[in-house]
Amino acid sequence: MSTERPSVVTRFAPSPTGHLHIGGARTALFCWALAHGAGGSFLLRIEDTDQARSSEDSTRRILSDLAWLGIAWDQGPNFTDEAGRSLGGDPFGVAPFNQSERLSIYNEHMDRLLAAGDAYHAFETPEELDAQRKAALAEKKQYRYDRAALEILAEERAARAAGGEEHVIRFRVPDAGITVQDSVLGEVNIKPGEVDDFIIRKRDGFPTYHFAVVVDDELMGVTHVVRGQEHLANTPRHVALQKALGFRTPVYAHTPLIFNPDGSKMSKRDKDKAAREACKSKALSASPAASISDEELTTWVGDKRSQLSIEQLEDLAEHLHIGLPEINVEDFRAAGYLPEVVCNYLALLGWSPGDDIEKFDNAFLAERFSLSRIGKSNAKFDRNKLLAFNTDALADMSDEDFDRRWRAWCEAESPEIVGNLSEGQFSMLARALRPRVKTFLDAAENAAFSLIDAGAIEFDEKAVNKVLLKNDCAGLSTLAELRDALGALGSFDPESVQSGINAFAEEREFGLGKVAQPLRVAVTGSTVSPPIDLTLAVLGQDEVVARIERCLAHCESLQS
RNA sequence: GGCCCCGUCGUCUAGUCAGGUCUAGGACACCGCCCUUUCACGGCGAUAACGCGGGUUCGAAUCCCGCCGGGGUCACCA
Repeated sequence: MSTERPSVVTRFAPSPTGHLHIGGARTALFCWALAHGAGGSFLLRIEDTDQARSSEDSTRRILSDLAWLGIAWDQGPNFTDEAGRSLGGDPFGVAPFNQSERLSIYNEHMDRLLAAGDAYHAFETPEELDAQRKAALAEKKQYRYDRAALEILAEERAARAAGGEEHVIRFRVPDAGITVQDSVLGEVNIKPGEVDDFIIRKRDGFPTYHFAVVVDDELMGVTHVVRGQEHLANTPRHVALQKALGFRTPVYAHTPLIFNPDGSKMSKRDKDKAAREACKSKALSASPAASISDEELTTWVGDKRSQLSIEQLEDLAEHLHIGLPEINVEDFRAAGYLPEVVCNYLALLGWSPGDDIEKFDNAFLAERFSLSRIGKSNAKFDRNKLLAFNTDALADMSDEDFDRRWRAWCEAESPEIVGNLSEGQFSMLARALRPRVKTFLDAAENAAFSLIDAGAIEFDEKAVNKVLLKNDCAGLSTLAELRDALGALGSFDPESVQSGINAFAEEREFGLGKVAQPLRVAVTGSTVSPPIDLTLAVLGQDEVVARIERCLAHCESLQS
């Protein structure tokens, strides 16, 4: 075990109370890039001091999402990613990385503060404090803890606490003003009296976030703290605590925030809203999803304040055939975005390398990243641009890579595709779809035509009319001839199909559209599909003939 | 409301620290044209911004002040 700590240590410290938010991912990415660009170390710490809300499942998901993004942590919980690479570990002997396992460490420093008179026991109940807060609000006064506990003699406070009386510990905030040096925002000055004596240890004996963060950052050798601007107001507290504890103050960098295009927060509520609107527009009377009762659905649709769980929303979305807005990293993963593209796009929100460079990978980011180039103003998340980047990345991929990665995605998200197609069919589909698809999910949706039985095709009546029935059923008779021509083909690979179609068109002096469109409608039900040669070749000769037969029969039944 | 932060095309941004080379550059979106067997891809082109008002200066997107606008935060959550 090396004792020499790196000169740059950054950390990402999520609380395992839910999913990895896309904004959190960007913070992690910046931390990672800063450390790696400087030859330092990136540390992952799990802030699970909220006993009620933390879960191991959440931790696991967060680790998995970070690994998927390619944001590898050098110190932290052990994890093996899908490629078999092992992440985490404790090369500098600073474990454990779960705050819930560090209670004795916190208490040791807590005691120092207590002994020095920089912290004190307080006995107000949450209800009492709440009442005080409300009273202050009613008088339009700013609420600050009134230090009532300090009226009690120090010995008595200690004795009551030692005697088992329920209490919290508060930090006695110095009366002086506090200056925060921020690498992004510059100097931020907080006047004396703005920060009140905040709680550093809760009734349950766990430290609050403020205390745990300060102790851990010191003990884990963290040199740079990069976090969202929502934490800016906390920083004076942390700086004051560091001073009282005799700790260094790390370099701070508060990044701008990420919002929806309309300026609202990107949150689970967006999913709620999208699903609720879909339900309303479909005027649902009964719940289509097993996880939601009819009553639950009715209440939820009618009351904007009520929320369903993410799992319920996803269940509902699946039945309604709608997409929910992506908020968490796993949403983007499920939606078929490439992790390197998500990172690239994220890096552009609030940071820029300059020189009109926009497309880059994480290695470039690490090399070029600097705190001074982080912007100050908040950004709006533009899915169009992300989508455009993803489309470009897919288009730049080799056929082999696309095939391999889309297959891996399908195995996780859309197993019926890999299950119902042969390897050869899948590869042909991949080749056909790659240039016209924006995400893996998009590809999966475009692959639908190849998965259903001939009997299950739903014909788009508009397409049938336009392509087959118009002009005295010209398209229909072409189709009948095509059935014979294609049925007679000796081999059915894309090249043979294409030359067969070309010959057919030439013979009749048709444009290719007059041939391809009737075929599209016949084999997919709609006018849209990949190039016709690949579309047909994926299906195979027998299936194509069967689908044409069925289409002819369908049209006949329409006419009689 | 108190405190704090921010303000360049619709959006992400370059340019601001060291004022002139900025008649403000790039990207995404939008619009138009071309390509085309559908849908896409692709190619070309166009529209589009320094929040407002005062200063300082020969000269301001860049410096100063005020205003307006947006955001964050005010938990025994993190």
